[in-house]
Amino acid sequence: MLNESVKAVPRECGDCPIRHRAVCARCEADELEQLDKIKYYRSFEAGQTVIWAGDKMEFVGSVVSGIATLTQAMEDGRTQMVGLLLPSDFVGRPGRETAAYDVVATTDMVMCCFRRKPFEEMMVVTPHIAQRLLEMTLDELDAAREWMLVLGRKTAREKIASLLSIIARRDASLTFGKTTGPMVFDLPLTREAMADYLGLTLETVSRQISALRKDGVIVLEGKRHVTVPDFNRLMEEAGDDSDGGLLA
Amino acid sequence: MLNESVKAVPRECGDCPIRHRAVCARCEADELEQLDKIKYYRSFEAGQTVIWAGDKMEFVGSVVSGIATLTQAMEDGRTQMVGLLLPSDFVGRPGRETAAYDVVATTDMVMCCFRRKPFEEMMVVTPHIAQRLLEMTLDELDAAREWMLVLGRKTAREKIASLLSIIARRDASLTFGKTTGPMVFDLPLTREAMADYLGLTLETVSRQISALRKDGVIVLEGKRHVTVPDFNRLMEEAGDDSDGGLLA
DNA sequence: GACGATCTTTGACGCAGATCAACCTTTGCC
DNA sequence: GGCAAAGGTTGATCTGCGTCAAAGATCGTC
Repeated sequence: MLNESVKAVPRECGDCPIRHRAVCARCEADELEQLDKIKYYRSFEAGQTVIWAGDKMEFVGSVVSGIATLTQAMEDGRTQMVGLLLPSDFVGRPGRETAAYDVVATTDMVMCCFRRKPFEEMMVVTPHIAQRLLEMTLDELDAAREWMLVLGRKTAREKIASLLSIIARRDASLTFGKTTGPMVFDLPLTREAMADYLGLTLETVSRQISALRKDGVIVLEGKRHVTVPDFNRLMEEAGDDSDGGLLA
Repeated sequence: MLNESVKAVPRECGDCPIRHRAVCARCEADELEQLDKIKYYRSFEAGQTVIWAGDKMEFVGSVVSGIATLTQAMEDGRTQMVGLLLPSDFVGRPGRETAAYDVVATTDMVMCCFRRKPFEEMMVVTPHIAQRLLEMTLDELDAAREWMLVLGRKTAREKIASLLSIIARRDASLTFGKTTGPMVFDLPLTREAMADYLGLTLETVSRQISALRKDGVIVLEGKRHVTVPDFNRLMEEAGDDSDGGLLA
């Protein structure tokens, strides 16, 4: 494992790519300055566990770059992903001592961390942080509820199409503009991680991706690079006719 | 349909059964007074729809008594419950114009409503409300994530056992104390509503309840009245060994 | 360039839960 | 008391997805 401190990426909040979307989005200059005093960056390699469920949480923070997953496990090994953390998403719950879920970096990842106690104290006196966190939490709750429909009622094919449309939509919102024409993106998850997200087995994921490819809904180059020629077609396959879900 | 105004139940906040658990839990006397000015009570009959998904939301509010469900539907009629609202739970999302889900009263229900705009204005200047709402939203998010594991990875039998243990636990927290001995409660949901909650068909729900009864995990009197002789046994059946989930 | 590790695809088969259908119980209404 | 509506149970059958198994693709390492 590489030395973390070598890979750490300190920077100014002014340059921060998530400055206007993360938990600090509404902070004024003086508030940022305060936050700056309790913040530090940490880097994680792909596959590395950030926190184990049940561990004491020393910090909370934001994903700056890369992707992490929130996962819940049963004693017999069955696992269900319960969150997909993208840049600007918040990790940890203020007021909670121990982590409720495993957090794992699925790509190389950088986090902007705050020591938990000082952060909690700051939240009390800085309404801008609490306001933004409320907004973000409400968005996550909507996403979770959208996901409950996928898990509870959709077929394997619809589940895959739903996941692809979510990833496609997110990529489009970053590479912004371009509402017409084919969408192109890379899958940030392995087949197994997709299966954990969708409540399927990895074999079923593989089969349904092959089926969508055969039917021309998607075009694959290699195993990860996806082109969606007709987004509306993908939405139909997902069972979301003509108006999309809310997932982050 | 009965006249709503007849069934409305105006009362003082001081007498309110959810005073210390709802969104107003942390409010001081003067803040309550302000809330009082924008609040009104509404009653709903069992089966009545409170809001349709897509409708403009004129109010937000708290469930005072009774039970409501949050439901999402696909065009072809498949439905998934995404929330079960119990007394003190909050309905509506500040900052959102239109409802995202159908809200239906499953029992007779009383709500303490606030007109949306004034409530949003008040949230900005009353941190106690926003703080409490954040806490409640984080709890709901945990519950939703617990539910994602149930929907994605549990068998039909485990799903039923999970739902029963959640209801049993909740009832125990109201009828408080009594951690030993058999637990007794009434199911607040029809078989169909349970199916919508669990991502099953109503036939499967019926069969699995019968199976749990035959195996002595539960005792049924009539169709709704349940006795759980051994809660640990129920937990095992739910796949949650010896330490429970977080669902509200 | 052989080797193992990891990820992925594909096939054969079986089963949990969906579907279709019949019937029972309870409740309310005329 | 008869009848319809709503909720619930149970049986027979079908099927989508899981399970088990084998093998291909890609990569880094010695």
